[in-house]
Parts: sequence; C-alpha cells; structure tokens
Amino acid sequence: MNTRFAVATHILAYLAHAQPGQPVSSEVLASSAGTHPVVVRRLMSTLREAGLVQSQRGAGGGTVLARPAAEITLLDVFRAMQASEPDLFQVGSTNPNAHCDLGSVMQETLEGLFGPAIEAMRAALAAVTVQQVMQELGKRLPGGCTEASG
Amino acid sequence: MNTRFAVATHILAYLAHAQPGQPVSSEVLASSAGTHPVVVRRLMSTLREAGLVQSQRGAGGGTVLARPAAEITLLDVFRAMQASEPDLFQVGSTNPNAHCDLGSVMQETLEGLFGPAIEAMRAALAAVTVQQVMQELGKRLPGGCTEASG
DNA sequence: TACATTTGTAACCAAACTTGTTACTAATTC
DNA sequence: GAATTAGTAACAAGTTTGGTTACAAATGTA
Repeated sequence: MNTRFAVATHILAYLAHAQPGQPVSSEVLASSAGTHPVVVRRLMSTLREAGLVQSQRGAGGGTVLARPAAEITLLDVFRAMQASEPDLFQVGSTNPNAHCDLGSVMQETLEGLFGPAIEAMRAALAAVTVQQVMQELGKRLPGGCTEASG
Repeated sequence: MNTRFAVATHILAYLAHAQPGQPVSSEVLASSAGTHPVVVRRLMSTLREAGLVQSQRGAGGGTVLARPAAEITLLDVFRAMQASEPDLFQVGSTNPNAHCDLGSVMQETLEGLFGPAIEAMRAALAAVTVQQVMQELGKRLPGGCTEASG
C-alpha cells in the first residue's frame, strides 16, 4: 500500500490546488504523479467509494474533490486505502500450530498490544488535512504549484 | 514485513518464557510459530544483528534472548525488521515527474507530515516489552505456556 | 447525428517480493 | 568420529504490484 497511499495523497493535494469545480483528467494527474492514467483511475475508484472525490466522464471530464480540502484528513486517505486491503500489521502467524491454541492466542494478544500503536498513528494522521499538505507544498515550491510545474 | 514482525514477536515471547540460559532450537520455534526452521533461522539472523538474541551451534545449541525480556520492546523488534527493508510508508511517488521538481518536493512534504504519525506509533510500540507480551499470553493461556502447548 | 474526449473496468504481463524447501558447510557436544 | 544444530545459499511456487492495452459507457461539441 506504500505507493498507493503516497500517490493518493499526491493526487488529492493536486486536486486541492486546482480551480474549484474544474475537473482534472487522469492523464494530467498521472503525469504529475509519474504513473499511468489507468493507475490513477484505479486509485480514483477507491477514493470515490470513500466519498473523497467525484468524477465525470466525457469530454472536459475528470475528477474533483468531493468536499473541501480542509475537511479531508490523511486518516481518511489511509482508511480508504486500507479498506480494500489487509491490516497494516497482520498480527499472528499465518499457520498457527494446530496442535495447541497458542497460535490464536498469540493473534489476540498481539492485536491487543498493537492496538494502541495503530491508534496513535491514526490520531496523528487525523491531525493533518489535505489542505495542509497543499499549503506545505506551496511553501516548498516558491513559484507556486502551477499546471506546468506538475 | 507483516508476518515477519508477528513471527519475530512470537519467537521472542517464546524465548522469554523458556528456561533462562536454556537455548531453544529453530525446530521447536518453527513448530510453535507454524513455519519452517530455516525461516526461523533467517529471522534470527536479523534479530541477532539487532542484538536481541544470541545463538549457539552444535548439539544442544539454539537461541536465547541477549538481554532480559523486560528490556526488549516491540519498537526494538520493529526497528530490527525495518532495518533490512524500506520504510513503513514509502512516501513520494516512485517516478516523480522529471519535468519539474514537484516529485521531490512532494516526497519531502509527505515525509514531514507523516513524521508525527510514525513517531506516535513508535512511541506506542516502545511502551510494550516482550515480557509484557509473554505475560499477556500467560493470562490468555490458563494452563500456562508449556513446551507442549507451543 | 457523428465524433472526439474521458472515465470505468477487465485482462494481461513482467518484475518484485514472500514463504517454504532442499542442500550443504561450520561449529559444537558426546 | 558421530550426531546435532546454526548459518546460508539457492531455488521454486505463490502472491502482489505496477504498468499497459483494450474496449465499453458516458458526455460534450460541431
């Protein structure tokens, strides 16, 4: 999920700085993120299901944010990416010893102990919005984030 | 890294409850973790380099904890697993657009914004020791964690 | 209507990664 | 010397990932 999370954030930050209501095509986004338009559209499917973006087909179509960038957090992105995937930590061995129940007990125990770690990370992710990402990008790109610059 | 982290924790918890100074063979550990002895030995290589365990070859050989279980945290395990691997979050796209520097800027920005999230998770992992994992296992395995039970 | 554009999605391929396995060497004990 | 056990290389099967092509559906425009 590594690159997907990063690419999704990249895309959302791009959409955040685009003209409001002006759809951005998967081709432009792919060019900016350095990937293939179909990869972007695949990602969009996930983001759309999560209610973070809206797309429109046809000429002049593309994708826009479904709500203000200030109301989309990195946790939303994280959850969207995670929804279609296994847990960040797949606790427990794959083939616990059938000969006793230590395997399943280990699973439960690790889940319980990892829980706070994951919760802490979620809280930190929830504190960052896509708007902040965009603003941070603006600071680091002195000339601003124009269409030509990615 | 999913299963490796879990299996490593499993192994360390097992070693923590073993007789102190009594080496445990990779075969026994593999049987408990439901994997292959060679997989365990591979993992041991990493844990040994991280200074968490010590091994001894030959008849009666095996592996013991290199320091008390109360002084080994899940963060130590996490770091050991991560040392030989890419970051948890590979921030930044794989192929940033060469045509401008948004790619690298995005990379820096995401690293800065994800930083607190990763730090929060690390702090939570550092708060849990292998001894706690072992004790938690003991609570959940009423009969205790005997050699026969995994 | 015809056509160009753009998304949605399936299908496929190649590369990378993971896990299990075999095989062999080195070290250690008896 | 024999048995045991770690260390490690090498390989195979399975899974995952990312990129790509192909094509249908939708939408705007002439």
